[in-house]
Amino acid sequence: MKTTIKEVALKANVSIATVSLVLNKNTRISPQTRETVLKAARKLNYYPSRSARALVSKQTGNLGFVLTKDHFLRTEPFYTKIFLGTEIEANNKDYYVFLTVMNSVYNESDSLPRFVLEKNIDGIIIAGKVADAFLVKLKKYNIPIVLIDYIPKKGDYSIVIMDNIQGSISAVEYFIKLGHKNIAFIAGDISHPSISERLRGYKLALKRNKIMLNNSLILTKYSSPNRTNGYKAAEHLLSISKKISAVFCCNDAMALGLIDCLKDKKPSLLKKISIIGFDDIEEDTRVSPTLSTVKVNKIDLGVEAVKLLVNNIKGKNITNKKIIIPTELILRESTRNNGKYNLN
Amino acid sequence: MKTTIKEVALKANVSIATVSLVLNKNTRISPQTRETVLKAARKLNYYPSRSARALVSKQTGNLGFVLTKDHFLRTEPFYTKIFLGTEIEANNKDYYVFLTVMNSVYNESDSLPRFVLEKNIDGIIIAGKVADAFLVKLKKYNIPIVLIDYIPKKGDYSIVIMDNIQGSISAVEYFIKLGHKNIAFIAGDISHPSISERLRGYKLALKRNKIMLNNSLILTKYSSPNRTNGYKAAEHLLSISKKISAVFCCNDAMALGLIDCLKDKKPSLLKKISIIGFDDIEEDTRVSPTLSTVKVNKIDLGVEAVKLLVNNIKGKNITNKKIIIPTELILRESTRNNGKYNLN
DNA sequence: GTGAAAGCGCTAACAT
DNA sequence: ATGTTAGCGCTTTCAC
Repeated sequence: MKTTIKEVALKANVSIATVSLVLNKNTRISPQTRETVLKAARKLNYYPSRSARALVSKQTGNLGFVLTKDHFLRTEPFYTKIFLGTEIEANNKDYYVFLTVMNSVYNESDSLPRFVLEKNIDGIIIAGKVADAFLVKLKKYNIPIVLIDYIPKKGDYSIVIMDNIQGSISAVEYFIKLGHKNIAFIAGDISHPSISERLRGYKLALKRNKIMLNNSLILTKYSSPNRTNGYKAAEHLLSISKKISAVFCCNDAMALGLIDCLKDKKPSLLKKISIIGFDDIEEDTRVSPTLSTVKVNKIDLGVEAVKLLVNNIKGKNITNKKIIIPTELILRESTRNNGKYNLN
Repeated sequence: MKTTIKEVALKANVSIATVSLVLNKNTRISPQTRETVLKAARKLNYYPSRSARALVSKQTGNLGFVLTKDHFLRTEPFYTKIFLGTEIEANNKDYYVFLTVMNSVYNESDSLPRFVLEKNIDGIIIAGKVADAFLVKLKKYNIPIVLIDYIPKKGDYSIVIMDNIQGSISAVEYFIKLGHKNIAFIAGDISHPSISERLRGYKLALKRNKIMLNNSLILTKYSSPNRTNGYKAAEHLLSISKKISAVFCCNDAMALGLIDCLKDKKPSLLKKISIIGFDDIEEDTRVSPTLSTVKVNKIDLGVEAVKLLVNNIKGKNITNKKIIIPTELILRESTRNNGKYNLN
């Protein structure tokens, strides 16, 4: 049988109220009794009952974490790392996290996660792009929400995102520093806020450095920013016969596709042009040349989301807040070249 | 405010006891009152409070799912799919699942997952190989445990595993049916039960078909069964100048490494020898030749684990049970060849 | 077949 | 500074 507050009170020779007060860090208890109680609790291996606490406090102590199936099962463990971050911080803050996976497409008539219906959570974290209909439906439940890595077009939310713009600027400005002037940008799904911000960063960096924007060097017609589409984008770049000496890719997957294509079609070019991706995935260091990239600390995204969410739950920050996680430019072999050569 | 049982009772003109009885599917309530109560509950959007129920019933309604960090963050979403299965079945059985990730190395002095210490779960699922010290420590808590994809050397546990032996036999016998006689086996980490069972299946299939075992065709010295070690194993196979016309790999990762190596060293051989892997990972259909493999239904592993665990919790199956999930041989391009050619 | 009431372990208001 | 006590929402025993 589990130890209860009663037994602790008995052992410490105080009332159960005193034990409760001590455990909830109430200051009006004398340091002496505090110690006695704590010692008794430790000795009895006492952990307060979550259910009893929840029942009286109207707080479950649980957080919900929502992910689409696509995102959860992605080969690259991007979202799983974010989840790991939430787990770590939830532990610190004494919360539990329920992870739930929903279908990637959401219809108006689809139900909400069970923990929402049953009100078995105090707040909810949603990572990655989800259907707007889902968010609208969810909002009615008046549960604190924090979004990670996605900014919906409509509605006001607490959000944790990475610094896509600054990350892109640092990549493109590094190219410029190396001497590159003809820098291409390849992307997929430009409707995704993160991707469009990376394009914005690319443009800003060029502008800031007084380099004329050349729209024919910007390829964003691909639906999904994956390796196959990176390959296709590279084929296109090779075909347009422009001077291109560097390519900034909206993510590492596309950059890897680009490298695949050059290996197949013009291996000599790999020593001549420079490439930077975005994300810092494992494959970056296995491919040859190893891929320079803009690194995102995924754990931090999760950690900050929990901090923000718990603040919202506790009512500290009623207004919605946007937290931006900084990125870091990681230089590897794919940026050894200085702009003297180009794709033609 | 959340609807309570009181309000439902009021609306249905019955006592709260009756509502409770109806909700717990007690049969001594008349069908009429049953209907009235259910209708009232539906109308009021009533969901029983988990905390109140847990408090009185001494059951949290939660399950714990433990994974090492290595397993959780693996590029191939093997364990995440298993988790998905547990989520699905937990939903059916009205349980919630806490996913927790622990360090891959476990020291005696390391603590147990918080949900164990706080007794905030009714049962626990552990997927993949974990430290024995961890299991020993956990057993003391007398929580029902189900292991997935791992059989500890010591101790008695409820276990859900895939049919490694039958899967391996079907692969090797398919080779034999094609006309292959010189079939190599490559593996890593033979100390892992799953891997050693696959070796056993390989040996059994040969024996059954009266093919002499040739130990020089069995390569198991590699630590981890990954792509790089598959490449190394292939290099070794190429060097030993034996007649080898088919290779059974302990998993798809090593098989992919084998294909990588052949592509680099002797591309012509890819059309001549046959290869079968194990797992059915996504990359199998992207590589050329597409890889034949023994498919494992990961979702099922999770589903069956929850079924078994819930039975254990409810006290239906006191004895520990071993559930074996069948595998399926998936034939693709890598098994088009008939044993006429070999690595030399 | 249904209801009254005790009590699960805890928090918090109030009393001392 | 510490104790008494009501009550959170539910299940379950016992009465009717």
